[in-house]
Amino acid sequence: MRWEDTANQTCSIARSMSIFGDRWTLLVIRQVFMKVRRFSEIQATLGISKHRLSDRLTRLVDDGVLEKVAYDAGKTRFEYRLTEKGLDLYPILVTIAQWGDRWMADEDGKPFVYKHAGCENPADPIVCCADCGEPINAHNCKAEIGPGIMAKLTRGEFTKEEQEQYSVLRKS
Amino acid sequence: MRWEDTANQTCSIARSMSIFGDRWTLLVIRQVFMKVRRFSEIQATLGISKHRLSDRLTRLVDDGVLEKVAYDAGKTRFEYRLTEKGLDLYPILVTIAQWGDRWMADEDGKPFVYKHAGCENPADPIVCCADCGEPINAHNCKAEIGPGIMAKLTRGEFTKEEQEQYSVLRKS
DNA sequence: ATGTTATAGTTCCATAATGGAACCGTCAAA
DNA sequence: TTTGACGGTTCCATTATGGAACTATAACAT
Repeated sequence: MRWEDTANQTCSIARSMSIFGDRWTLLVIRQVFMKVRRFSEIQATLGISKHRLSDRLTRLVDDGVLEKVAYDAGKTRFEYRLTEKGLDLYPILVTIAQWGDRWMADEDGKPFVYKHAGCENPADPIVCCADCGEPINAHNCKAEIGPGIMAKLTRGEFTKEEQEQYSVLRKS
Repeated sequence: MRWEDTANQTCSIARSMSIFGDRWTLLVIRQVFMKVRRFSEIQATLGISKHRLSDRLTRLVDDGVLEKVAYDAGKTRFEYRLTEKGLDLYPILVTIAQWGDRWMADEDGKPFVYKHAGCENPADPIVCCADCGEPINAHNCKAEIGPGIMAKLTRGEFTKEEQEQYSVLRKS
């Protein structure tokens, strides 16, 4: 499968991967969250090549995750700011950081701690059900085929791989 | 910066990216969560090349995310199962799916809905503080330098890029 | 007004990662 | 004993990436 096809998959995870499914994009976004917003700063702090960074920033702007804002009078210098779509990636970053803290850490402890407004203690982020408030994990939660898949199944719009996918799922 | 160096960064997000910072790995893991556990099934449902899949599965086993279990008497056929480390990726997948549902969806609606034990309604996953229960988002939460960074700063163990990184952060 | 530096890139080329087809070895059923 | 399924590996062409060198504009310094 070609890279561009990923964006057209039905699966929301696959679609998301078409945005940040590479080694740099989430790190660039992390930098912008950390207020490292300028090309040269992002480049120096990440060690990404300029070429790659230029390409990634352009894509993120095209995809509506960042916007490019001139910060000088001459309008030749820009910084990148998170759009609403970009800001909404925060829970993903926090959840990944949490997993990394737990499973990839060394003996020095967590590199960052998270503090949020209105709570004394460092935040320990967990994913919960908005409805009942219970924590969600692999043992108590299950994905079920929803309207998005149903509609396309009915209209017969799936690729060979997606047909395989959903026939495998229905067996279980 | 070389790819292998990413795994040795201090940042938990960078370290996590060394595991699943590419276009396929999270999709492979998603399949295993969906009980698509065998080489040929994963390959047929994802459309990844066999070569790539073989490489990704080997890495995930090396990294302790999956384990390879023989399912025939002759021990020549295997399936891949999530370890505890792998199972703990569930909140990440759910959070990414949620973002994709919100920002990458088409008019057919969510491809999957999540149901969890003990709640009638489809789960709408949100990231909350385990301590106070409040939702965590970009507006109410902030990363602060923690013990992991402090220890390495004191010992002077950072690469050029990481020094840049943390000097930029301390300015803000 | 002239040279220097900082920013934000682009161009070019060598190297690394990926996709796709073909091939291989083991086992199980026909 | 042959056939097919499974779980790969090998090989080669294509694509993505890293790194160095170069460019264009504006601000700053002399």
